[in-house]
Amino acid sequence: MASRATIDPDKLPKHFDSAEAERRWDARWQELGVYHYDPSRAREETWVVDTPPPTTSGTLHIGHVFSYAQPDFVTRYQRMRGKSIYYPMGWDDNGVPTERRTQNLFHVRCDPTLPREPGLALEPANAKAKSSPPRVISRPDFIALCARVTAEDEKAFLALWRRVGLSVDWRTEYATIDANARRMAQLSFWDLFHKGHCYQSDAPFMWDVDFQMAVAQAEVEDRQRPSAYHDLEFAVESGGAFTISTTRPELLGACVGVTAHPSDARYQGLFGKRAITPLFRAPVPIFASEKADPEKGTGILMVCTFGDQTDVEWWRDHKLALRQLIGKNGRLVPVTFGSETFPSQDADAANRCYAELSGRNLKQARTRSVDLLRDPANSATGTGPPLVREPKPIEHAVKFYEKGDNPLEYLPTRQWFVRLLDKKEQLLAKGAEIKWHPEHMSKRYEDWTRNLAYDWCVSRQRYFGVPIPVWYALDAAGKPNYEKPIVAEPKTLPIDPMTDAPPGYQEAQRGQPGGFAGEADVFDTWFTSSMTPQIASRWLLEPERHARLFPADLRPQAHDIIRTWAFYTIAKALLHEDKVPWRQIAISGWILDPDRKKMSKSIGNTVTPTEPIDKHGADAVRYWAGSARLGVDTALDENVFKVGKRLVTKLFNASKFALAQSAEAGPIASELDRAFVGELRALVEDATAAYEKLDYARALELTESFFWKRFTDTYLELAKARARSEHDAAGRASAVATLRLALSVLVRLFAPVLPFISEEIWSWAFAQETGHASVHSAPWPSAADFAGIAAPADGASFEASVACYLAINKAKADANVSSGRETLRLALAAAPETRARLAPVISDVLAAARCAAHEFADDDALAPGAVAVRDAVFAERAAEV
RNA sequence: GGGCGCGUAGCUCAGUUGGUUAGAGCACCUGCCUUACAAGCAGGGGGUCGCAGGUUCGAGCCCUGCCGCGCCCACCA
Repeated sequence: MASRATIDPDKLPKHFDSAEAERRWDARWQELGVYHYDPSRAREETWVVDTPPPTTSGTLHIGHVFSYAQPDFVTRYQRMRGKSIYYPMGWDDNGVPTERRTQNLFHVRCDPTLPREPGLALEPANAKAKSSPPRVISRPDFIALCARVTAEDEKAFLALWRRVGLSVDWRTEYATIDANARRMAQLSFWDLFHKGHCYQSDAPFMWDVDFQMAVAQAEVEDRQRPSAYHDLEFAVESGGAFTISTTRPELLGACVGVTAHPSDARYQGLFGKRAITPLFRAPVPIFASEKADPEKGTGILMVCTFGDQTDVEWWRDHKLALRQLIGKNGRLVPVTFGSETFPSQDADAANRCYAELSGRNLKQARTRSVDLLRDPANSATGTGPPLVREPKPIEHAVKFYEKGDNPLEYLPTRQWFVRLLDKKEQLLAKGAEIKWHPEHMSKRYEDWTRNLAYDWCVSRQRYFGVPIPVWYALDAAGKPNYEKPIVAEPKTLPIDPMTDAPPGYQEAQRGQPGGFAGEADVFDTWFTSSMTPQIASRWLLEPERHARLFPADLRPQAHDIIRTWAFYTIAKALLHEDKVPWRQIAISGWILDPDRKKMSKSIGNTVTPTEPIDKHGADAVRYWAGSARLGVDTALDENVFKVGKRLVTKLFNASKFALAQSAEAGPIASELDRAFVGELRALVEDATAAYEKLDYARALELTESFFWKRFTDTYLELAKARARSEHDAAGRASAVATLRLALSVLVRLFAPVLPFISEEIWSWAFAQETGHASVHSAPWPSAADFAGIAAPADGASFEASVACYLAINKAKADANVSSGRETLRLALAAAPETRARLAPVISDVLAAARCAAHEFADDDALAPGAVAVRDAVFAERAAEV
């Protein structure tokens, strides 16, 4: 594109005020609609980003800018490539973190049995208020409060995203709790239910006693915890005794069996007999099981309902009794020994013991149990204390809910599940269809999928979430029929079964015999988040739109949520439509503090994003994000911000200078210019290839390096004099045209990473000239920019002129003379080929070196391309202006 | 215990299918106000590429083993 416009540098600001430019351009972009999605374009011309909805209740830190800027780079590139961009932003506000934050902020608790209090107006609680018991409020009031809290959090995120220039189409903003997201999650359930992928189960499952809810495998983590082996003596009903080893003596009352390995010689005689437990004198079957490890403990152990996952399996496989001792709140429930459920051969003794434990939490119950076990009176054998030796401390792994403070327990509760275990192969196949960046991250997905041990538990006993859209008919006795749930129909969604009545029922029948009951549980937050591509495409609601936006092109996300967000999203797309949700997934690395520790709120090493942005500018912070490769954890280094800021300043200055050359531009005809353009063309090809591979970091590095080394440090210096020449009109026109072209190309190459300074420069001349009001909707540089420019006579002539120019500069440095000093006498030497190569460009080199006269000798001994300065005399002082 | 990744200059990191003498920025040293930019420019010093073997004409890169760091997963009697 031939450039005509020039600028008056005196009319431009002396310095680039990044904060001012950030405000101005953000407003302008919104006004122009630069980032608006164009729904009229075909799927192939559209680039769809499945943006991660940030957890609004989390702490904002600099890592957010890092991971959200990276997809913005490739998306800006795609936009400049002419794609219609669908780049939404959602807020992940439903779920446990928001509830917890709301509870803390307002010092409230939710009691779903309470009625709504009209006109309830709460204020954030101060420290004094927090010393008194929390205010208990109704479910609708609690939900309203959660919504209020997240609305505030969303504002902070929105402001940050706008400040750092994410090229999001803000008309697409959504929240995972809003009506459309609720509708989509409930539609998802409806579809899965009718396809037979959903089921209810009241089998024992992982339960958090503090949150009092079930959790899925993906939310479970192991933590090393101190514990102890307690060796307890059990009696054998027909006579004799043996010792089991347990870490959970508090569950003795829940013991329903005893087992050892079938080949364990020590216990051969016991199988088929009954054991009598200490404390409670309960008779329990002794059976053989391959799952018992002869090496562990004493090789024989008690099975409780439920101490761990293996207990669940023994209980199920051997049809053992259910003696549920742990309540949903993690305290031992009241039970009576000597009953059918809790048999005992000495009910009075058993109940005396249990009175000491009932109502206590598990930790207290353990301590108390050990006390009781030290008492010989509680022995099942009558031969001394049941605890045969002091507990032996150990460290072992215990399962925790990732947000929980107490170990998970296994409780039989009714939960909704999505069947996944039978679909591992399909899940793996879908994962393999997706292009992972970096590639090795796909391993995380494969390993997780292969090792999946449970179906997906999707019900949560929470309030601020998407309700499970089902009701249960109540029989004449008021008992719910879980076998035949009433699932809400698509056209009615979203609904809340706790406030809406099912079809064919009146609200007055809620809870009445012969009436109905609403499902009180809400979905796991991932049940909604796993639908982000469909929320965007409005799956089932707008089929045409869905066809244009699904599957998405890019899913950006962090690696810690591959097993949750990525996994569930792939699972949903598989179950709903047998498709992949996106073609590519880009995994960002983590930001580590300078000591290489992960930034986290609990460690207290987070850095707020506003400070670096205020100090260095949004472009500089983006530059830092653009310097890091996908998937690579990066230590926060303030120096990189500074380097980014320096680049922005240099771009500002160099652009002012290049555009201030007021001479008329003409055909690019000079050898130096053509050779330089040849290099520029190669840069465009390389940077484009890098962006195609999502390698924005490579593209940035190439562009930046070219900009400094080939443009400002050399080409600009070499062409400067000619651009202002009074004798060589053609050469002048060629130089001016080349400067403009280079600037136009470089600014566009930088635009994805440095949107503000690029736009600023673009606005000076190119916007008007090209008719593209924003650089961000201007075409990405391509062969079209170089059409009509002849190739140089010698592709290496630019390189040769740089070598010659630098050799002269070195001579000046050796002489402690400024580069700007005039060169009075100069004797150069080079191999004959090099000399010949320099002939068409030497005048530019000499002009840059401020040299009027020179000698040039052949020297075969010099390496090809090398130029030696044999003699040089420089002016005593700088020339008068 | 299984898996993945990393280990290159004082620091942060590149190093593209194995190919001259291993790079950048920062930091450091020297010089320079030079008609875009001192928030700048020119020049310079600095590396046993974690260790040990192997393959190859040739290894930072490929193979084997080991050491260290990080992450993911598993491990509840």
